[in-house]
Amino acid sequence: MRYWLFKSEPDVFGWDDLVAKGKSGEEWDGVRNYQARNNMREMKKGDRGFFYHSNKGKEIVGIVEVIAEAHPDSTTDDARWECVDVRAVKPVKTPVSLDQAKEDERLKDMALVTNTRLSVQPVSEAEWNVVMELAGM
DNA sequence: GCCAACGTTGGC
DNA sequence: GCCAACGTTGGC
Repeated sequence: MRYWLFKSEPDVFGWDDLVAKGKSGEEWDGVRNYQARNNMREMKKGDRGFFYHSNKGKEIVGIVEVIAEAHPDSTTDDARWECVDVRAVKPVKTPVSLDQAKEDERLKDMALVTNTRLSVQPVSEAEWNVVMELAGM
């Protein structure tokens, strides 16, 4: 199983919105970036990911699970773009902010810190464990 | 709301 | 195939 991180602006589609979708989850659509798309193509059903609020909050607020592997993005006719489906698993006990991630030596290579504009990123197992620890999980 | 960083597009 | 122009993301 691999780990990922999904960014979303809470004003557009936040953690609460995903929770409201329940077990059937939601398409992670609208990604128009090749790197992010390639990451989604590598996802397998059952992979876990962090849900990060960009712009407002700037913190990891929850844990999601990939429930459907890459398929065409229903929001465009452009065959280049694909997306996966995710569902909310549970909120973190304590949100982990971008500042915390920046300050933690163990997370200095995390894509969240080094590649701020990438909206779907891989998370290493070591990074996952550090964030989980910071989140009080 | 600004702007830096980055990705993409298109002219040459 | 280079690079200038442009668009978008996201931190501040």
